[in-house]
Formats: sequence, C-alpha cells, structure tokens
Amino acid sequence: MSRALKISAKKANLSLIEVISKELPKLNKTQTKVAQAILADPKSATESSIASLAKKSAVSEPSINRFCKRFNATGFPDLKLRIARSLASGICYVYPKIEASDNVAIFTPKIFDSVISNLALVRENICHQRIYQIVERLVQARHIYFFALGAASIVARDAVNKFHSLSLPVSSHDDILIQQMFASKGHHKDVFFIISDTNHNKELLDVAKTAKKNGSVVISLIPSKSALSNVSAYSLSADIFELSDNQMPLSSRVVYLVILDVLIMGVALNIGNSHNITEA
Amino acid sequence: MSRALKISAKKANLSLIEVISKELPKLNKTQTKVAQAILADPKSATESSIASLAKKSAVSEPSINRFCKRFNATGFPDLKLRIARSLASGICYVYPKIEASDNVAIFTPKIFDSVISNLALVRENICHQRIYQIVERLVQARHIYFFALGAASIVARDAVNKFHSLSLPVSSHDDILIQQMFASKGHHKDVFFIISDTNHNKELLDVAKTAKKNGSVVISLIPSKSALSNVSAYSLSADIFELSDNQMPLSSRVVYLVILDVLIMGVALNIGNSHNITEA
DNA sequence: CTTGATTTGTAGTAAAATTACAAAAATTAT
DNA sequence: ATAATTTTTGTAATTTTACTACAAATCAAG
Repeated sequence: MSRALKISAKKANLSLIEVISKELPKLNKTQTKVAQAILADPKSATESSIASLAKKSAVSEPSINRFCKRFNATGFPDLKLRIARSLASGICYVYPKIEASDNVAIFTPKIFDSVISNLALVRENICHQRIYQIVERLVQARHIYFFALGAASIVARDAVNKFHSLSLPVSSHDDILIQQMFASKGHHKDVFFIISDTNHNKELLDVAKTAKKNGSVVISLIPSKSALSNVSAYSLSADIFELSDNQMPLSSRVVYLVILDVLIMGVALNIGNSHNITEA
Repeated sequence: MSRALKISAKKANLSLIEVISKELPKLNKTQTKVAQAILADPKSATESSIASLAKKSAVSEPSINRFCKRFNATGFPDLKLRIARSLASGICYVYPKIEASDNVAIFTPKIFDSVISNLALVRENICHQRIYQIVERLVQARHIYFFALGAASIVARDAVNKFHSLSLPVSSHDDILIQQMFASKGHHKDVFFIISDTNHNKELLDVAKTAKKNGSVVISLIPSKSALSNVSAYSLSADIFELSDNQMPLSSRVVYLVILDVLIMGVALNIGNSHNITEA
C-alpha cells in the first residue's frame, strides 16, 4: 500500500507546502522568515499581496520574490497559485476504515472518497502506451473473449455490452470449464481478455497459459503483483486500496469498469478514424 | 439573480468551474465569451493576466472584471484563486467532449475526470436520510427483487452478489416478462428495487405500478425527472452528466454501483449492530 | 582587517488590476 | 417607428501590485 502511494506522490508533484516545510532547515535567515510566515497561514498567503506578505514576514518585497524562485515558481503570483493548489487537494489520499458505529452521514462519504481516490490514483498511473497497444490488438482481433470469475464477471459482462454496440466480435464467460474450452481452441488472432481483482487465481492463470500456448493474444486487467502478467502479452495493472480487507471489494469493480470504458473509447475512436480515412 | 446563485452554489458545494458551466446558459453575450474562454482551458486561465484572458475571450478588461464580480469574486486575482482551488484535485469538474482527434493521453483523463466529478457531485447531493430509510426497508424485506434493463442490469446483478453474501433473500431479473410476473405476485413485505438510467422507460414503470398496486415496497434508483419517483415509496435520484449524449453512458453505471455499495454497507452495519444488541 | 562573494534592501520601472466615465446597445414607452 | 430610459460594453486614467537594477550590508576566507 505505502509503496504505490509513495510512487504516485513522487510522480505527482507533492504539495508545495510539504516541500517548503521539508526544505525549511536548509533555508537561510530571511527565507526561513518567509517560509514560516507562509506555513503559519498558507491560505491567507494565497490571498495576500507581495507587500503584505513581506510585511508579515518582516522582509523586503524582493526577498519574497527570491523565495518564489528558490521554489521554482516564476514569481509571486505563481507561488500563490501553487500554494492554493497544494492546499485545496480536495481528495484525501487516506483510506479510512468504516466503523460499526458509523452512521449513514459518516460512512457514505467514506465510500465515495475511497472510490474517488482510487480512480484518481489509477488516472495518474495508468500507462497510456499500453492502452494504445491493447486498443490496436482489440480492433484486429478475430474474436475477443472476456474471462472473469466472481465479482469481476460483471465487468466482463459490461464490456461485452459495450463492444457489442461497436459491432466487435465479443463474448464473456464466467464458467471456468467453458473458459478452458475456448482457450484450448484459440486462434492466433483471438484475444483472451482476462479480468481478475485477486492475485492468486490458479484457475484463470491456467486458462491464460492454455491460450498463450495456442498462440492467442492474452490481455489481462489485474493487480500489479499477479502471476498473470507473465503470461500476458499485454497487462494493465491497477492496485486498488479497499476500505477494509475482510469486507467485500468495493472500488476494484468500479475502477475496472472505467478502465474498460477507456479501452472502449479507444476502440471507438480507432474504428471511427480509420473509417474516415477509408472514406476519404 | 446573484442571490439565487449564491444559495445554490453553497448548497451543492460546487466548485467555481461547475458553477460557471451551470450558469453558462443564463449569461449574456460578453460574459458567455469569458466563460467559454475559461472553461476551454481553466488551468491556463489561472496562470494568465486579465489582459491576456480579455484578448483570448475577445472582450475588454473591465468585462473580465465584471465577470469576476458576477461570480462573487472580489476581483480577477480572486477568481483565479477560486478556479485554482476548483482544479486543485487535478480533476476537472467540467464535462469535456471527446473529439475524434483525441489520442490516448487526452481522452483517458477525460473519462476518469467525468466519472470522478459525477461521483463527487452525487457524494455531496445524496440524501442520507433516504439511504437510512431504504436500508431499514431492505433489512426487513421478505425478498428483494432487483429489476433493471440494458446497461443497468449489471448493477442489479452486482447488488445481488453483494446482498447474497450478507445472507439476504435477493434476486435480480432483466427480463421484462419475468419482472411483471414477480411484481404481480408481490407480497407486502417484498421489496422491488428498480434501477434505471433513463427517464422514459414505460416497461419498468408498468412493473413498478403493478408492484405498488399489490402493496409491495417499490424503491427506485433513477434520474431525478423520472416518472418512477411517483410510483416509488422511496427513490434515490442521481443525475449524471455523461461525456456525450449520443455515445454510450459511461458514468451512470459506475455511480449507481457506488450508491448500491453505500446501501449494502448500510445493511451490513445494520445487521451487525442489531446482532450485537441481541447477543448483549 | 581586507578582499571577494553572497545576501538583503532601496528605489525605480514595468505590469496588472481596478475605477470612473462615456459610448453603444438594448429595452420600453409613447 | 422613434424618443427616452436602462443596461451593457469599452476607453482611458488611476491605483495597486510585481519585478528589476543596483547599491548597501553581511558574511567568509585569506
């Protein structure tokens, strides 16, 4: 959990306020004054002029300006902007537990927050190139089989609805025996799209291996540590932080649905664009 | 005019960008130009001067200023600050259209943003008391029938999986004839939970009427203008802004799934708590 | 100390935002 | 239709804010 969070924090420029407080010991006398004035009341800093902040920090106006450039801002307005952004970080990247004593008004936002922050994380970390590659494969497929088990099967089912409306040759199967059967009869232009929200799923792994052995294209939507990634030609990994481990997964289905929406949009645009080229 | 805006903005806890896009039709010629320039690229608006935004919108500088005051900002810097805050989470609370020319890196965040902003809106506007009432009904039900058609049917199916794991007597049906049959045989302790993402669905409306006539409890998860709300004992309404009208709905299924997660959590806590009381 | 480098502030300049006012539309009444 | 009134919009001047050049002060090393 903490590993993925750290990575995303690095990737997404972590809040300026945090950077300032981290750099605080390294700053010289005047810049420390400025930093303390900002940290004391960051919100008011975003609303004040360079003159008033200078007065508040007991330094000159150009010192404020130098402080801005020290933190890679183009100037004071830019610094205010960055502070504002780091302040209002609307979504909290914390995953609170739901307590038995929670009432509706307490646990409802918790559930929404959990889903929203998972979506925000995946949004930042999803590999666009991988999506592109998968879309390319999907439009060329002779047939696309969506395989899932349990809770993930509604994702497969939904994908079939959508792809079907784009006239793509798709089907979904949540019966492991049927899955094995189709996998063993796979053609090299067939795509087997495997969706799983658990790491350890020997059955689906075997299905994927069978499909790969037959030369079919295996694509997977899985947690990052899954063994399925080694068997897959392309795998999209998304690590979801659920509200609580013992309870049922809430966010993963939702995130997976959205990822499939992205793929469907990619396919729709791909088909549409190539169609236009043909017409021209 | 501005008073009403204030109230609605406060009530819904909308970000400035959302407020602007909602008020767009009510604006006059010049102010519309300004609004469109901001909405076209809110981030750059936060970084630009009043002069450059005036040029971009093809209006005069004071018109920009009047626009600021129209939206209860003290001036242009304040407006920029508010826009920055509303963008801070990295999620754009506007609903951009997906263009045929969009590449993966462009349309992927758009899809995520659309879902996230819809979730954030519903999170703020959902009625906690209604959730409480519905949970009370669900735990008391002799049987819960989830009825949906089309894309919404995966929501019904998912709900059944979840409620089933809580040992509740549930089933889902996406066949309109079967739905009518069960509705006509409804008991007064049966709950018919109807899920629809479209306003006009005569078939499901008839099913709901039948169920109501038989004295069963009808609960609905629907858009706010749906005729189903009149037939329902309790209805949860959620208005979703989809990326584009002609294309398939993306966000509604996701939001509905999360709303059902909330209900399931409510039921789980309700059962757990009463169980503890019995034991004590 | 004194020299050289760095830091800080003063003062002036440039840019941005706001205001006052006049011109232009739009609306209403005649 | 047209004059009168209201509303809207832009021009120009004013005020405020941000930045830059340069000089004074502080600090470090010889």
